[in-house]
Formats: sequence, C-alpha cells, structure tokens
Amino acid sequence: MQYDPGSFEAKWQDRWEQDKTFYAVEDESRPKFANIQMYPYPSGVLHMGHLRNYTYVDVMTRFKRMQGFNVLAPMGWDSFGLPAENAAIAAGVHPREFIESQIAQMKVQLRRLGAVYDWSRELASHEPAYYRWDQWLFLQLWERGLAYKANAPVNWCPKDQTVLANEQVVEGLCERCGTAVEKRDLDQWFFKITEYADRLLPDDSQLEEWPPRVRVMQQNWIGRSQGVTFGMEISGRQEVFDVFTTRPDTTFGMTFAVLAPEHPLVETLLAGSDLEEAGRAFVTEVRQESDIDRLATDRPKKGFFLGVKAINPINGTEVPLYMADYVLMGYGTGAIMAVPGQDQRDWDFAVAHDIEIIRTVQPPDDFEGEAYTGDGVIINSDWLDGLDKDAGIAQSIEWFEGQEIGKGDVKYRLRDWLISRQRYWGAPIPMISCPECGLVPVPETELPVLHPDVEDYQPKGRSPLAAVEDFVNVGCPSCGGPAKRETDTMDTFVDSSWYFLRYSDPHNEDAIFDPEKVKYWMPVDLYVGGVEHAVLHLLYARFIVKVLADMGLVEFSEPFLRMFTQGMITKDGAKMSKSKGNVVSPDPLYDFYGADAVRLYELFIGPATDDAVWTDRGVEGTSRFLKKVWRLGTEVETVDRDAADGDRAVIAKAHRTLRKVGSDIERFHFNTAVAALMELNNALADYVRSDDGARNETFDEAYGMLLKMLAPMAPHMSHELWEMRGGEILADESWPDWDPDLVVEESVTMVVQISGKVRARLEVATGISEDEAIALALGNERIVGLLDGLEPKRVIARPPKLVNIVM
RNA sequence: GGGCGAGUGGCGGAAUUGGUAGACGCGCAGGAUUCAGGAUCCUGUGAGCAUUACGCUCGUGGGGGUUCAAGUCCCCCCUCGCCCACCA
Repeated sequence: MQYDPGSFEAKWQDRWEQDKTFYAVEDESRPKFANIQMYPYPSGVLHMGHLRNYTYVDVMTRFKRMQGFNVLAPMGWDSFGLPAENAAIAAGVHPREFIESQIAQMKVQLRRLGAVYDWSRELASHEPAYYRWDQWLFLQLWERGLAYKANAPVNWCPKDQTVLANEQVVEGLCERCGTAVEKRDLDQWFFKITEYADRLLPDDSQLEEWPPRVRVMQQNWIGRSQGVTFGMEISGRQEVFDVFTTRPDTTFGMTFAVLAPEHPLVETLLAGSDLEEAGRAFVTEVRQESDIDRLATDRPKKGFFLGVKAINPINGTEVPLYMADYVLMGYGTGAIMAVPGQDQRDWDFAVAHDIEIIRTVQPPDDFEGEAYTGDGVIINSDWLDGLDKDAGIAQSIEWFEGQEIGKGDVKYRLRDWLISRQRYWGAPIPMISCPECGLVPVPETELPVLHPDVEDYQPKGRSPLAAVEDFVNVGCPSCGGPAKRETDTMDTFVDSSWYFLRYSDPHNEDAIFDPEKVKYWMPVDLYVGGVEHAVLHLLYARFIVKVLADMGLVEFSEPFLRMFTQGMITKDGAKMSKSKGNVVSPDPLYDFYGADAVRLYELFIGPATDDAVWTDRGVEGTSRFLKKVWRLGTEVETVDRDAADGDRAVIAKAHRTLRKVGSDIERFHFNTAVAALMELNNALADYVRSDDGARNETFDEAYGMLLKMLAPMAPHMSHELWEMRGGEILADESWPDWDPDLVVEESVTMVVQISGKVRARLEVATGISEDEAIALALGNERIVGLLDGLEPKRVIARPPKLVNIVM
C-alpha cells in the first residue's frame, strides 16, 4: 500500500480540532506545561523560515502531552503596531481588514502543517477586549509613578513618522525600516524601566535555562557601571557640576573636565560671555550631527573651551573646562573628569587640544603613545601611590565619601522605555490633558478607550487620532471642564509584554486575568522565539512581570523559565524573507510530499539553534524515510515463532532509541532525534529481512514504539498507521519508558591500540573486567604478531571500550 | 576597541566524562528491477598507497604543547558569525 499523505492528513487535522485534543483546562492532578511561542504579527503568507519555529513548538506540545503534562498550547496575534500597520499600508488596505484576513490565512497554513493549538484561548492585541487591559496596565504604571510624560531628545524615524524606543534603533537606524533616525525634542510618554535596571540584570539563578547569549545581550544593554559621583566647583563662580567616574583611583591624573554640549550649565556659562556666539554655534553644530556620525569612534573629537577652570577636589588643581561631542548628556551626569593617561578618548582629546597628560598608573615598559587602561601600580597620586587599581578605587571612594564631596554610585546604560507612537494602529494611551487639572487618567470604569476607525490613517508626523474631533474633545474626568485626549498610541511592545499571561484567562472581562488561573499556568515553562527580541520584547516582558509581581498580581518575577532561540533558515546566502525574494512556500511541498515530510526536514535540517540553508533535496530524504516506515507498517508479513537473539536485539535497539529520542527532544536536538529514528527504522528493516523473519510480538512492539516516537514529529502518518493497526488516538498514548535492563548492550566492540593506533577490534561482553580485557588483547593473534615478542612498556585498559598497549 | 560563539568529507551535519572521527541524511558511483523514465531495493563512498593482506600512511582552519590517547584540554595565530561600542 502506497504512502499517500494527501489521503489522510486533512482527516487528522480535523480530528484533533473537533475532538479538542489539545485544548487545556486547569487540572491539579497533572503537572502543567505552558509551551508558548512568541506570538507572530500577522504577516500572511508563511514560509519555511517561519515554519521551523512552529514545528519545534508543535513537537514539544505533542511530546509533553504524551509525557503526561497538562500542556497549554495557545496562539495569538501581535496585530497592533508598526509591523502590521506598515504591511497594511503597503498592501493598500485598512489595517483592521488587512490583519483580519492575514490571520485567517495563517490559521489555514498552521493547520496544514499539523500544528495544534488550544484555539479557545486565541487572542489578538488589536481587539478592544485585549487592549483594554493594555490601557489598564498603563494606568497602574501611572499610579505607581512608573509612567510619565516628559520632553526629551528622542529618536524620530522620518520614514515611519514616529518616535522609537532606544531598543528599536539599531546602529542609528530604524529597526523596522532601516532609515537613519533623527534626534528631536518632543513631549513623550515613558515607562520607567530604569527603576528596575538592577532587578533586570540577568540573574543566573533564575535564568539558568536561557541561552547565555541572550543573557549577555541583556546584560550589555542594561550596562551597569559602578563608580563615584562627585561635585566639581568652577573657579571664581558659584556653579557646581557633578561628574561620574568608574576610575576614582585616577583622579590625580585629571588634566581637564568636559561637559556634554546639551549640559544645562553650558548655556549658563556662555550667557553674556565673550564666547557666547561661538559656543552656541558649536552646540548647534554638534546637535545637528546624526547619531551615526556621533557614534563613530574613529573621527576626531570636537571640543570647545568654555573659558573657565574647574577645580579637581582631590588636589585643588585648576583644570580647563571644555564641552565636547564625545560626552553624552544621556549617560551618567553628562559631565566627566578627563584623565588622558588612563582613558583613550581623553587621550585623543588631550593630544588634539594640546593638554597635559599625567599617567597615574605605571604602564609596562615600552608602553607609550596611548592611554594605559590596564592594572598597575599607582603613581603621581600622592597618598594613592603604590596601590593597585582595586585598592586605589576602594581608598579613593572612602576619601570622597569622608570629605563629603562624592559618593559611591551606580549608573546604567539602559534608558527609560519610550512607549508613545505618533501612529494610528495601536492602543490609545488612556490619558486626558485638562487645562485646569493637568494630566488626568481615564477612570478604569471608562476603559477601553476605543480606538476610532478613521479614513485617513497614513502616518504624517502626528497621530492620525488627533484629527478625530469627537475622540479628542472630552470632559475632564476630574473637573468636568473641556479637555483633550492623548492621541498618541502605545508601542506594540506594550501589547506583547504581558499577552502570555492572558492565555491563562483570555476571556476575562472584569480583570486583566484571574490571579488563580495565572498561578496555575504561569510562568511560561518553555518560550520559543527569535534572538532578535533579546533586548526588546524579552526585556520589556521581564520588566512588566516584575511590576505585576510588585502589585501582587503574580507570584513570580521572571515570566519565562526556559527560553529557546531558534536559528534562521537561509537561502541564497540570506535570511528567507519576502523582501529578499527567496522564500520557499510550504504549499507545493505539502502537496507533493505531505506535511510530515516537511516537518521532519525542518527538524532534521541541522541543530535547532543554528542557521540552516534550505535545500529542496532535504525534504526528499525525509520523505523517503517516511515511505519506508509506511511500507514496514503496511506490507510486512510477520510470523509466529519463538523469540531469538535477533528479537532481543531489535527490542533493545528500540529502547536505546527511546532513551535517545526522549532526551534529544527535551534538549531541542531534533536533528539527532530524527537520525536515531532513521537508524531504528533501518534496524527494523534488516530484522524483517533476516532469515528467521519478523516475529509477531517483536515486530509489533518495536514498530509500535517507533510510531509513538514519531507521533510528535510526523503526527499525521503515525496517527494513521496507529489506527490502521488497531489503535485509538495515538496522541492519547503515553510516551513509553525505556527499560534500563534492555538499553544495556550485551556486547560491544573493544578496540586494541598499540601506542594509540587501532590495531584490532574485538567483540567483548559489556561487563568484561580489566584483567580479562588485557588478557584478550594480548592474546589476540594479530596483536601477538605485531608485538613480535617485545615487552609492552605499559598497558592501559578502559574496559569494555579500549585497551592501549604502549611500546 | 571590548565580549561571546564557531571552523569536521563534494554538501547538511554526528561524536556524555579526552578513548573506534565522519552516525544519520543529501549527492555521487556500480548493480538489481523496468520497454523506458520515475520510483524502489542492494553495494560502495574522507584522502593517498596498496588490493598479497578489510593492510599501511595521512586526516577535524594553521602552528605549538599536555597525555598511553586530543575534534574534545592548554598557549599562539588565521578566518567567519553575533552582541556591545566615544557609556566616562
């Protein structure tokens, strides 16, 4: 009987859905397993790059369920936000219409893959029933002082016509469209993620099942630096400014100080001075530089002498005060003490402006021409002389604190999360601006603030919602007077920072979720998605969950226990994507090979963490494998006879395969799991062909195990075969346990080496002793011949694997 | 500039704690079946030398080292990928 996946795949897809096989309800009798993938934005047509991800998650859903877990396998849609809106605009369709048809399309495609979900928990972030709770969450942050509006220099994407969060600017370019980002001073809404900076530092004890790479990326992004902040006076004036340094041990080497051009003191110092005009021109010049230019490290450092001297508090020396483009207002205090002897940037500046350089750490011999940043003995530093770096830092901090000039301090690279967007397709920010009362939150009872339908949703630099008069004009909730709504919408990353919690209780109309249901299902046991979200979504979600934990709504502070980031599928040297024109659609492959062969190749293509190159031939290989399995299951004639050695061997092979496949799936080593199943299938085929023929019980047992192991990976075929062979629903079978007695090999090949080179291979019993192994090796005919009567210097035995005779 | 990861046949890739390098698959070659093609099955397939001996030599980016034994551990170098980067 021929393998014809087209004849049964749709049948099983219907069955799983109609029987609600993978729908989940709370059940205290079983351990839960929340198996969640990053919800996709509705891009419409899926290609093999997307399907890799869905296949992995589906395998885990099916595998964990067979293992007895109460598996939560939900799906939702990141349907608000820039990606969805831009795609809609490109398609020339209203975003709502666009994403709803895309969602419908994607559901069909997921179904054809055989991916199973609990569709009763489906959610989409553009639905009022969902974004209502975005708005509620915003109000909670507002109440806690974690949401605020401020005028600040922000990133503006001229193409997308909106501001962006720091995390959404990659090397000075818009993360979405690649346009160079500009700086603008604007009133914008922020979430105070910096208040959680320390708690967001990856804690190895809680994130131990995260890819180390992602932890490092978050750590870099948060950028914690420990040091000292101290005040500096300006000679002959009243003003004082703070500087932050991580190297207080080098303070004696300060030969100048620098303010960021945006530093408020700059204007104070310039006002009315001879330098006023030239100084302002310098500030303007620096501010006009793009981020890309300003971030380039290899260009000369621009500076401007402010005409005054600052006083180094550690020795009373007066040093010239500059402003320079290499000092950033957004980090630390926006002002630095410059120590060219130990800092390369300061060195470059000092050389360019002919400023004295004093080394305060003894560099190694013949080290010259650059700053020495390494450790060494402190010199030219009065009472710090002779100490090393760490002791110098400790003693100088003590001195600063003792003199009450400065104190130990910690600074972060992380900035607050800019969450307002001047775009149409997002959740309205539930705030009202009243001329009398100022910023007033929309009362919770009036949520959701409905997102109005408009004709003209094109981005034009201010929110399209601002043009909707009956949306904008409202009564102030506080005084009743005329007031205006906030018209900016929320960053889509707000939507995605908590949606996984909502899966626990997706239809709740009275609360963001029932804490009891979240307590049962959450945190997420396995979270699967792309590494591109390492410092975006994954950081934001961790932040929001910590806020919810502080509110007492959840009992955990980390949302994702285990994180898996899959590699990309590439073709013709590039990531598979519509814009690159190198997508491979699954549909023709489903038609020709069936979904199972496609799934299996996605699993077999290479290590799940690595990028992999797509080749159509690969599906041919997994398809052949499935045909062989099919033929074994449908054409083999078994015989009734007594068990023999071959029977035990084939059962043992099945148990060893079971042990390997189980642990491989657990570790996302799908490629080797598939290889192990191929080996088992080959072993079964050999067994069937053997002289004795296949014995009924043996074949049924081993083949049944093969089908169960295939059930998560090639579900359609394995279910069909299981049913044909008289079984019920294969998904409801439990994952078998491997038998420790059976997985032990009875005999193994032992190699005999002479001086490390393999000279003989012997079959030996697994339990062979060291003495027996040596005796056997030395007695071997070939070995005897090669030794030619010479005495071995040493014999090393590692039974049962190896004996090495050292000559 | 700093940090992290990787480099294995023609190709994708295997290889707990150092212990048979190349599992599994693709491709390729030969054979069987077939009118033919396709499909399927069998055999072979790291390189070189041999083929009297399934025997020898070399072989996991390059060089050195530790060890009875190194893809695996240590040092230096090369190449590629990723992250951060005028963050004080």
